[in-house]
Parts: sequence; structure tokens; C-alpha cells
Amino acid sequence: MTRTHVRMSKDDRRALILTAAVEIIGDNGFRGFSIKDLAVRCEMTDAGLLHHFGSKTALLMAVLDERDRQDEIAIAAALGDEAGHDPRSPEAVRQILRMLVQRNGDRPEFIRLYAMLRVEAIAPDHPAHEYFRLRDAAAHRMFARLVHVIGDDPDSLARQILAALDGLELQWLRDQQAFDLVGEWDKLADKLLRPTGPRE
Amino acid sequence: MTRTHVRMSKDDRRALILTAAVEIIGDNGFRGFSIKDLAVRCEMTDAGLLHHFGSKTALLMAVLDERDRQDEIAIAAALGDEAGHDPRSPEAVRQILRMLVQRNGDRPEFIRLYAMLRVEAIAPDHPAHEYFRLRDAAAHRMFARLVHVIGDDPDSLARQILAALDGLELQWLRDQQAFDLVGEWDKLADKLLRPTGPRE
DNA sequence: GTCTATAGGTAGATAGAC
DNA sequence: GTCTATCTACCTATAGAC
Repeated sequence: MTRTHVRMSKDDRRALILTAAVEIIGDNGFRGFSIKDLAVRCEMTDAGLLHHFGSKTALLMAVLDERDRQDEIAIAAALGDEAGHDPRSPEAVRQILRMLVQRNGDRPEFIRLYAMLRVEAIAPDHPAHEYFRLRDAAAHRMFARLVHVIGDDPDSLARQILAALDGLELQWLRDQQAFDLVGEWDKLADKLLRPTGPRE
Repeated sequence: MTRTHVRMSKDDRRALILTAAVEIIGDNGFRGFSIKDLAVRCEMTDAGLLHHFGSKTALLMAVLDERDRQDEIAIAAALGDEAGHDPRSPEAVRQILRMLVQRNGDRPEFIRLYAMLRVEAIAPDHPAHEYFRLRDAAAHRMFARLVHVIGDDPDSLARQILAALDGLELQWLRDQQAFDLVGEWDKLADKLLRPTGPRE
């Protein structure tokens, strides 16, 4: 009698599932993917998968937690010492934003995951609704603080940057990554960050 | 014996269903809504609803067709005579964009419908995948043509405008419409449309 | 034009064997 | 840790009565 399944350590299995979950949820959304599909992709059964996470919702939360854990490290590095004492120049801000875009461009599956979930989670009964409400508010505050050296309305500028960032990344995804994300962002950021001058 | 249902003309019933469908699909996506929920909202049964559209997919297409029909009229009006012979000034472009944003701001349920479907439809097997591929390509061409009087890279500028437009509208939705969409767009558009100057 | 009834499928989750 | 089997719920769509 042959073994029909592979035994794996708890941590290895969890990591494997979480990686696959990022892609399958990014493709289909939380509502659109099934635990069974994810399980098949991980070469196991749905019951086996649920043993590790308990429920579909708990799996989603685990995915988001894991991403946050990794993002925290990377973003702290990108902000570097700058974050501690406010960047001194628009040029420093431009470089920080550039690093964030570059990082996202290297991981289109995460752009997609967040784009998908953020739209789904506008519905108040979505399990990630509160998560994104808090996360987006925090991002807005962080960006406002970051750019307050540039103009007299950091709140508005932060909104513009977040909107442009989101919009450009999403378009890049839909376009099947057919243009140079970082290059286009640089041009866009130049316009957003340039001090306001008189109209033409 | 009392009547348990309301008889209605074919056209009235279709119109009623389509209006409700915009909201329910915008809330839950195509994958996330059920014909039964929509039917309940229209005070009828799912079988009764399907009598009018045949299938869930056909209903989605009918929603998109109906929107296109109405949008064509409105957008033609917004572009006005300008479209026929290329706007002569950045100011004219600015006004056209402003009208488009204003129109969308008056109909948040459509912003939501399109935001939801556009993300869902990145998946190649989504019934609206091809629809949005064609639609977005056409929008990009139209905007590039519209702004070619402004800079030397209309392709890139059109991308930037579309990205900023999408991103800002989506943020406005998520924020529960807590900021002035048209006002913020004006500020953003100023920066995008201002001719490129030297860095500070 | 709308209903009831139902077919046939898939979903998430649990129980218990190994 | 993973499986098989099963429960319950819900889904889309169709058939046929009214």
C-alpha cells in the first residue's frame, strides 16, 4: 500500500498554504476562492487544510497577519532612519516612495491580493472590512507625516499620493505589467511632489 | 386567495432588476452576489428573475450594456464639440475631466460597480474579462488623444490621469465619501496637467 | 410573467479512523 | 497531520402549473 499523502511539519505546511493562499485569493477574492481549490493546489484535502486554520476566515486573517509581519520589516528598512526624524527634503521623500513602488513591482501577487481584498472589503460585513479601515487610515497618517515638509496641505498631498500609487499599480496589473511601473511612477511623483507653481 | 406577486410589464421589470443589480453587484461582486438575493430585493423569486435574463452571466452583460448605453450619451455631451476637433487648450481638457469626475461623484454606486468588476475581471475566466480589456484600452486611447495638446508624451500622461482618477475615486468610496471628490480632483489635475518645469 | 418544485452541483465545516 | 465520510446549507438553472 502506497502513501497517498505527504506528512509535513506544522510550520512548513502552514507556510506552504499561506503562500498559495496569497495567489489564489488574489486571483479570485475571498468570496471567490474555495478551500477545496486551495487544498488541491497544496496537494491535500480541504479537511486537512482546515486542520491548520480552523475556518476560511481565520485563514484570511493569517494571510494578512503574515504579510504585515513581513511588510513591517521591509517598510521600516525603506523608511530607514528618515522616519525617525522627518525627511529633510522632497528628494528624500521621492526616494522613499520609489523604494515602496519598486518593492511592490517585484511582488505583483501582493498588489493583486490587496487590490482585490480592498475592494471586496468595502462591504461592511466582509471579514477584512475593519482590517482595511484601520490600515488605510494609518497609511494616510503616515504619508501625511512624511510629506509635511513639502507643502502646506500634507493631508491632501498624502491622499493624492496614495490615490496615484494605488491607481498606477492597479493599472499596471490589468495591463499585464506592460509598462515600466517604477519609471511611470517617477514621472508621476515628480508632478505630485513639485512645489505648486503658477498655472501655465 | 390573495395575490402573492405583482405583475409588471416586461420592460418595467427588467429596468427594476437592472437598477437593483448595479447595487448588489457593486456591493458583492459578480461572484459574491446570488440571484436569489437580487430576486428577494426585487420582491420576486429567483426563477421569476431568470425568466427575464436567462442566466447570471447574461444578467451581468445586460447591466454592462445598459450602463454603456447611458454613459455614451453623457460622455458625448461632456466631450461636446471639443471631441470632434481636439481641445485647443489644457484648460479645456481640465474642464472635460472635471465634468467626468463630477458625474461619477453623483453616482457612487457606479464607481463601486466598476471598481469591483474591474478587479474581479482581471481573472481571465471572469465573464467580464474581455469586456474590460477592450473598454480600458479604448479609454486609454481616448484620453491619449484628448491630452496630446499638452505634453510630448500623451500615452504616459493618459496613463497618469486614468490612474489618478481611478485611485482617487476608489479612495473616496472607501473613505465613505468623506472628502470633496471634485475639489481634490481639481488640485490633482492641476499638478498632472501643468506643463513640466525644472525640478525645484 | 410569476410561481413551486426540484435537479444537480458545490460550498464550509465536523467526526472519527489511521 | 492527513484522510474519508458526512452533514447542512446554499447555489444556478430547468420543468411545468397557474
